Amino acid sequence: MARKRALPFDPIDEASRQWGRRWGAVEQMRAVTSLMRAQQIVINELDDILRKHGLTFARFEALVLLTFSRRGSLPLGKMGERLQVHPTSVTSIVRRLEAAGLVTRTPHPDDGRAILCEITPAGRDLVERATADLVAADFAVSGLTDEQLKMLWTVLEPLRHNAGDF
Amino acid sequence: MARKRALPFDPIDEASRQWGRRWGAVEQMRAVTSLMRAQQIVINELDDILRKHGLTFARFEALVLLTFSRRGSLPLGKMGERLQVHPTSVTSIVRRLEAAGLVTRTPHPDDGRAILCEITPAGRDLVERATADLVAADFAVSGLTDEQLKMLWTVLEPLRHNAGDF
DNA sequence: CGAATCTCAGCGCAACTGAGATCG
DNA sequence: CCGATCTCAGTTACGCTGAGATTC
Repeated sequence: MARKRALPFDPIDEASRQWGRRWGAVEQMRAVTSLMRAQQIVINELDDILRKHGLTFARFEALVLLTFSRRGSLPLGKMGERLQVHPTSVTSIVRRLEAAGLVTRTPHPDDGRAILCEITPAGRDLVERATADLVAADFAVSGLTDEQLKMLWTVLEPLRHNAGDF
Repeated sequence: MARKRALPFDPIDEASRQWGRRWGAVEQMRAVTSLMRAQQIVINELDDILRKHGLTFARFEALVLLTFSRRGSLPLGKMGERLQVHPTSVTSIVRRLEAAGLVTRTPHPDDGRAILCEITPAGRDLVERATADLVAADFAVSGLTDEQLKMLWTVLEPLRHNAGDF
């Protein structure tokens, strides 16, 4: 385990001061750097929780997506679209889920090219247990108020929209 | 390059609706998922820009850190603290920077255990050029106003603080 | 035929573990 | 001797490219 040494100051705030002396876009730099660091903190905590269930966040998201689908199954391509991951990454994620008995892979009945990924009862059980843990941990953002959480989503929404997510 | 297919709806907003029917912590889930996705979008754009200079964002950050240091040099351990990366990752990052002629490695004069990493003139040149590109691209967050950028930083600051960063 | 779907091999990068050398 | 600093070997993981098989 990597030791975490707390610094006596905010490294990003300090960097932004130095940055401003030489270059522009200070607010952008500070926001982006703190976005990077915050994501790192959150995903590490989430993965710590999910590791106990043999999952990563990416695999957990895939399972949840299947849980939300009408029939509990989706073609791999659709999963890639929704999760915004590369086709070969979908193959990899689904292969690992299948190896753990959480999903099955069957040929698509109406399209010989496609593969249907279906969540198993064991998969549904695991999602429930893992989700309970995540919810109990407030998704690693227990330090934020509901208002702050809404602000975060509100600010990031146009960013995702501009990137062409939807 | 992975094709980006735009969805006719916001996948995260849609997921949060379904999520609310079964589980709790809806605001947390929505904020965290959008944080993940936003980070992915931003780092991909930054790495696209930096790749033209033979850099990744991690290596760019290391160079900037050296630029901000008094003597243009720091022990590897200090770099790891500031950048919040694992000691072996520092070794890896610095080795790549050294191979590109952007930094040099010399024994620490006062501590035989430590290695000083010093930025070269070529390194300083490259930082200037890469930074100009990043600033010109508004750090991949040109869609956000200064007010939104400040909000983003303000909201994430306590999250980083609680995680023990500083 | 072109386009779509999925898989595989392989590359680059990053994070980490465990071990070890060196030095304070 | 203990602890700090760094390196190396090896593992795991992810995201991508390029190529190919299959099907629409």
